[in-house]
Amino acid sequence: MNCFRIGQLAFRSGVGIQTIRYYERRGLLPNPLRSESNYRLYPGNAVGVVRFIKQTQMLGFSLSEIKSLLSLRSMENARCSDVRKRAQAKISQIEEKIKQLETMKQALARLEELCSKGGSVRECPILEALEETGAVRESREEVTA
Amino acid sequence: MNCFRIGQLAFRSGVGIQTIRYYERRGLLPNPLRSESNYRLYPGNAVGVVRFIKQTQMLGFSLSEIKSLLSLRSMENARCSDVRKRAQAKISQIEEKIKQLETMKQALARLEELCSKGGSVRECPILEALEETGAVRESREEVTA
DNA sequence: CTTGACTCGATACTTAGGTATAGGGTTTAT
DNA sequence: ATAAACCCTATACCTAAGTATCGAGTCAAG
Repeated sequence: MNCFRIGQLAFRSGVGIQTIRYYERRGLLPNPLRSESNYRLYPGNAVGVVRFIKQTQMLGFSLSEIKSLLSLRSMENARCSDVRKRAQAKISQIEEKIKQLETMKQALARLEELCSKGGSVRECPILEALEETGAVRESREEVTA
Repeated sequence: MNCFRIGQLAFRSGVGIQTIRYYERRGLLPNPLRSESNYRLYPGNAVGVVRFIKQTQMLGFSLSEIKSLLSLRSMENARCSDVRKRAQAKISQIEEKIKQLETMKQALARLEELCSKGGSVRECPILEALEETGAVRESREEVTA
């Protein structure tokens, strides 16, 4: 059978058993089939889903964001235009993150370069670089004399 | 004076006052100067630091990771080769995140495309795409018959 | 037919990252 | 000179995301 019980699923996806049950309660994993003795039975692809959750979490998304991401999977229930809108929103969110990461990366690269040249660095190149490119953005600026 | 008190710093950087003090306790912000009456006094650039912390957090870094990132700023105390190594490590970490985000983005774009074509999608293009490109990575695979 | 590994639901505990409150001093506008 | 608005430390509380424990049922191997 290509069906896992919860222990196998947890092991294969690198999380704890409790975590799987927790994701189920949170609605990130669908209620699985049950065996006669009420054991959860997962199909093979469940492993991918759990790993996806973990990966996506590392990228700064919360479980509820991930839930909404996962809900884009089956479009059958929703109006298609709605799915598109949500997908687009997620895409720009992701693009924003990428841009910020690129900026940080460049700043670090510059730091490294400066460092290997043995130059004494006056001020922080990381923050400077981020400020230049606007990654460290104004949030509630207020004009002060 | 180009010196803020804690309320101004909090306001300008878009966080609560408690959060500033919390960052200080956690060692993310240096102990600031104090006024006669023991009020914290921050230089203008403190705003950038706090915003940096917030931004970086949104990208999936923990406060301790951010602390170590920030500690790269002043290289005077550390051996330069050490700073370089750590910068490089952070850079590859960031590159990894970027790659995963790119993958997610492409998957979402594909989903959107499929959707606008009105095609009925059998299975989840997000997970599929991620599996193809290895973003959903093996963690503790174990061979099962 | 029992022992060890697995599972169940329910409940409680933990850690990270804040957020709120209490009880007190300070500064400033009126 | 006094009320409003700010700051101090210390402590308690909160949410998200798990993690651990309890008492009980299940199942495969010896």
